[in-house]
Amino acid sequence: MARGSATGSTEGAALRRPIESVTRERLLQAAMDVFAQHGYHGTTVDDIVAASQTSKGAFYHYFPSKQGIFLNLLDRLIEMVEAGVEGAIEHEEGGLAKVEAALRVVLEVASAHQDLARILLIEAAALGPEFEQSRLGIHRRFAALIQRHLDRAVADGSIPAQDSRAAAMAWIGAINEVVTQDMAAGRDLMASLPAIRTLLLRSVGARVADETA
Amino acid sequence: MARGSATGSTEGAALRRPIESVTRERLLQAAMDVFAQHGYHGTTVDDIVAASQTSKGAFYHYFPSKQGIFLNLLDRLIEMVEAGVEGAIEHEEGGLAKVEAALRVVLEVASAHQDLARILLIEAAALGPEFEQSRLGIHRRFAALIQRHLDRAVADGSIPAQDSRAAAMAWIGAINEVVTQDMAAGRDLMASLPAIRTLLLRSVGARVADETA
DNA sequence: GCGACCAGACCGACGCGTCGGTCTGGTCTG
DNA sequence: CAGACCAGACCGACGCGTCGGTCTGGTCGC
Repeated sequence: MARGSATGSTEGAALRRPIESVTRERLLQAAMDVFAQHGYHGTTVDDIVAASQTSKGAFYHYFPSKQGIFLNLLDRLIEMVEAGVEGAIEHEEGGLAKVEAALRVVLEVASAHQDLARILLIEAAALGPEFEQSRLGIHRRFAALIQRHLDRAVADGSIPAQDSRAAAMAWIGAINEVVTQDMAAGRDLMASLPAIRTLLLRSVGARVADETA
Repeated sequence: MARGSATGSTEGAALRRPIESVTRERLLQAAMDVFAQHGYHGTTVDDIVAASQTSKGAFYHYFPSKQGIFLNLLDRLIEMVEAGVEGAIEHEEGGLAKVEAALRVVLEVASAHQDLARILLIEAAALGPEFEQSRLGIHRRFAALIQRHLDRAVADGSIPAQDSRAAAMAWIGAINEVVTQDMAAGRDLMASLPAIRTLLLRSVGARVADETA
């Protein structure tokens, strides 16, 4: 059944990273689906195996454990989002514009891939204290990204000097919450964009035109 | 062993609600400790039983299931926090002042009872999709509280008209994140108060004096 | 002696990870 | 080029610990 054999295949994947193995890819994809649908604890390895049309053996051939494939998935998602954000940001001029672009991209990505967003935002938090560190790490990673650009905005005078670390944290939290609630309520994420845009920008002291009545 | 017997005892509890049974109370307390420490999925009924110095029989006499005691715990915590907030709020004059008071109280409570905060903010999210509703419900409940006062602030002209629903959501998210991260980093929660205070108030268009350099 | 209350042995399902085994495709040799 | 040989991807039944929940047998107050 067309099994990929070599690890060092020549064909490129959708996003840079070469496909190491079709089976491995199938497992990852299935895991993503199932985790998104049933949550970490609600998902069994057998579920993933079934959804991937592979086998238990294949699973443990490629991944050390259920936890292992999950962390793997997390990393992959983070990288994708970060790459998307960085890419969208570099075309913008000025700290504030970059920050705005990042905000828009994050919302767009979350909106387009709700299952991914669910994993990153919800399921990653559902791992229990042992893994809490990994979740906090993710948040901090994004916060650092935002903080960097906020600091730049401060430097170029777009916004007043302030505790950008706290601001970045608050932003992450706010975005997280809005996305989560909107998703749960079946609302269109992009519809919330103007509101949070205003909210967030104002929070750091940027001058914004009111868009809300 | 000094067992409380009657369900309708006359003695008052710490906070209004009468203690229905000492054993029941012990179980609840133990559950709180253990859940806070190990998370929902990381906690076994036997853990709770052991920590409570009671027995499996007692546990299932008072609670229908592990899930049952957890939900019970959640309700109790929410009510406590809400009561605290409402109490602190009623003494304040003006929408904005009330909102500020609420913010301070939430931070204080979270700071003083980190274990509780952990359960409300983190563990409640760690239940998986089935319980997601309950978590969202909690957040919405608090959001509604905030929104109410924001609307009042709008009415009395302290802040401009805006999408207060979105604002309330964003606030919850921001607070949640700051508390979570601070707790994880071992930072003093109250130290973050000025920063988020400024951030949040500014976000809704309130005029604030800069406290940060 | 009845019923509320509790102790703790026990049950059974469930799910992770293992392990012996198969199958495919490549390589080496005569 | 046929056939022996091999690497390692892949399969799936099963072992075995874990854990929520049950059940029987008290004990104590009324």
